[in-house]
Amino acid sequence: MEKLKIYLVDDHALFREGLRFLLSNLDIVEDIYEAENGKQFISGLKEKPADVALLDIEMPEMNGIDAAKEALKIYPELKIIGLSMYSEESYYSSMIDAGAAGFLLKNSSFSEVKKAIADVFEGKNYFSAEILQDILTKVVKKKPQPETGDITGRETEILFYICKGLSNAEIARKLSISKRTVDKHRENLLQKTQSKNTANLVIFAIKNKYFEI
Amino acid sequence: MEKLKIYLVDDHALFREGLRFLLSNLDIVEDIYEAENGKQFISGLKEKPADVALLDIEMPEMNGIDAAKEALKIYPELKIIGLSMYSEESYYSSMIDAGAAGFLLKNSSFSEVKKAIADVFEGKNYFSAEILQDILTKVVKKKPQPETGDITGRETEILFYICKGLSNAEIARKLSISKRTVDKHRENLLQKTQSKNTANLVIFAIKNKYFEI
DNA sequence: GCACCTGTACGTATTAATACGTAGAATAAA
DNA sequence: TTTATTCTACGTATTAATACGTACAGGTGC
Repeated sequence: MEKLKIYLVDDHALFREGLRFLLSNLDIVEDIYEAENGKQFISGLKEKPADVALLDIEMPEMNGIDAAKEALKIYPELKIIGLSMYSEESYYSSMIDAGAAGFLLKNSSFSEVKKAIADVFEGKNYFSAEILQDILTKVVKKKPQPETGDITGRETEILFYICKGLSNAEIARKLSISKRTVDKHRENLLQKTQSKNTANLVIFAIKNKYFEI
Repeated sequence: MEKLKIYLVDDHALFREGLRFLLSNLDIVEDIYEAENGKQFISGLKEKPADVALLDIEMPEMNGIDAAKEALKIYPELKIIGLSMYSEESYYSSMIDAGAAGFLLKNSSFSEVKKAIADVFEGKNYFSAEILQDILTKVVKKKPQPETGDITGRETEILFYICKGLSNAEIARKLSISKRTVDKHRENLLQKTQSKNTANLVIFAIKNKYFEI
């Protein structure tokens, strides 16, 4: 297995020290660098390119989220693991948005940290169980599957093209039917979905899975 | 701990037998019922109300997804765990939509089955690791965070109301500005987002998080 | 001070969408 | 077979959106 260069970014020296000690005993680790905030980390990367970075969220100067974005802009190959005390949705989701490959809580066991580092280095994602549970609950809960109001097959088709941004005339051409017919279908759709206009209709379509973003 | 009544629904008798044997040795299990397809399961529930049901997806007569929907309509308290050979997205996502509390692959270990049953009975969700990984990848991948094209504060505001379905005139009234001004903002938005019409604009807004569904 | 951006505002013209209608043919359901 | 639904098509009128302009006040940064 290839050896790893790891960057530890946290404003608590003691935390870095502890983690450095634990990691340094592993034979897959080649080198460990440290920074105490995002700014230091970004500038340090030039001299010390790393494979994996453990990034705390709460830090002075530049927080972990901005640091992750910044770092990935310059080093897209870098694998970032977010760290935080709590499984706050706003934290880890921002970190995911920023491009992090994993997320750990600070109360994780060291074996979990090892696994996370190994996983993200292989290109996989690693998220601690609490966060997985959290994400999952949201994914599962987010499916109310509202009533369709009996939208017919043809209407579904029309609705799809409306969402794609085609005008009625374009849809008519595409389906080889009259524009007036499309007008009518659209009118019926507005009525059935209780929409006032195209914007409402698009939102309805997405909510009810007639259209995938 | 309360004792459990479990329903096994699978068209392979051998599979049911095996699982029945393993489960019957547990002291948390009170009773085990069987059905070989969705129809049998639904009608059987009247006589044999269960706490947890293990439902295969691929079955003759009535598949697991329809059976889950049907069963939960009549017995909302029932906890359903989907079963399938493969971690097919269309399978487990339909099962989640149908209201299943968990999902297992058929190559799961028995300890995983036990954990899944215990978890869903407690009201939690349980999904096997492959499926979690799958879901996660989708959640993570789905965040390209495309370029905004420098949308100003006012434009953001206008965009929001457009997504809500307000007409330009309504937006103008709401913001106490001229309709013409709103027209202009909308025009600029179309240009900046390279949208052709309202539908495109709404899709853009959602993709780029200017509007939450 | 000057350049630049943003938000504001207005004019004009064309195209698209919305809102009322009606109605026949094909198809599915009863 | 009768009934209901869906898809199709057309007419007319009004409102909304799109596309081209121009222009100026207020704030920011150089």
